[in-house]
Amino acid sequence: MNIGQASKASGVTAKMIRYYDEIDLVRPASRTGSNYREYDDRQINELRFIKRARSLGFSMEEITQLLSLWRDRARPSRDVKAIADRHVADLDARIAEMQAMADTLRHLSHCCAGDDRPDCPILADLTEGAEPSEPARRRPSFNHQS
Amino acid sequence: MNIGQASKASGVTAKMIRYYDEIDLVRPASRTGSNYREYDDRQINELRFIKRARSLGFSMEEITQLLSLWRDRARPSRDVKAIADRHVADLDARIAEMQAMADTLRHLSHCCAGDDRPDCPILADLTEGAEPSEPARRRPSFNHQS
DNA sequence: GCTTGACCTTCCTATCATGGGAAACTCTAT
DNA sequence: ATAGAGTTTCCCATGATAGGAAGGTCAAGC
Repeated sequence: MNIGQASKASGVTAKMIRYYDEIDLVRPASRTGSNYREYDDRQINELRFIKRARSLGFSMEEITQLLSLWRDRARPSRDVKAIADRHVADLDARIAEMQAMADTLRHLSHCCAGDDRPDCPILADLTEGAEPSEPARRRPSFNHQS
Repeated sequence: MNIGQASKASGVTAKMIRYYDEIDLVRPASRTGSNYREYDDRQINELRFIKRARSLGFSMEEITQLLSLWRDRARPSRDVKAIADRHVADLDARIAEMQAMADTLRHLSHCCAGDDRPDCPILADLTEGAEPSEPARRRPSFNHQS
């Protein structure tokens, strides 16, 4: 199998397969006489493994460790679980952070009329005590920004 | 105010202030005779605005638009709200994605004994039909991976 | 004045995973 | 033999941030 066929079989783009090769995530592909990479079923399985792991949000670093454990038939499942649990904790932390952002914005947006008028609690929140560049406030509004 | 004082006053690192300058997110800082950037209160406010917006997860692109609206006293709040709502939708989508990952992994981890034994539903899921590189299965396990 | 240390300037590098593209080579089918 | 598709390596870009080097500037103390 050349790289195009490996790509189709694994769902990983040829570009990414070369990258994984370059960073030694997968064992270096053997080469034909004309320097084409060749792949066998084992490597296709590794690529599929990587793809699935990526889709679960694991970093390359974590996948390196997971692949190493995967290849080791004597691994303690404890080690795999530890990596997974750490990743879940990481995901949860990031989710909580984004959730807080979304909640804040939802609230602000809810308070915003969303019409032609300029008053906007969203901008007011972003300002938080600071006034925009042009502090003049007594003249009627004109658009002075292209 | 020079860049160090602006950094302290705004909470944005000097490195980032220069970057925002470079990509024209903020108006170019005026310079002293010796080419030092100088900042006034207006610009400090802009930097604070940017910092707050970043902390709510807005991209530089979105912040460019928000800053433009902020500077425009005649903006329709509708426009601000549209940006915020789009961002909330984006956050929600990413949250859902990460939540799905976390849920899947939590389930797999829950099913994993996490002991000395090699059997592991997490790796089994990642494998999903594919077998690891060494398919031999009849010999006792030895650690053949450094 | 001169030195020292803290600050500033620009420029280059790196991150992480991915994609785009160019130039040159190889294969396959006509 | 030639065309078209596939492959190779190499370089560049992303987004937001940080680190560092080399050199200019300022303020304080002598």
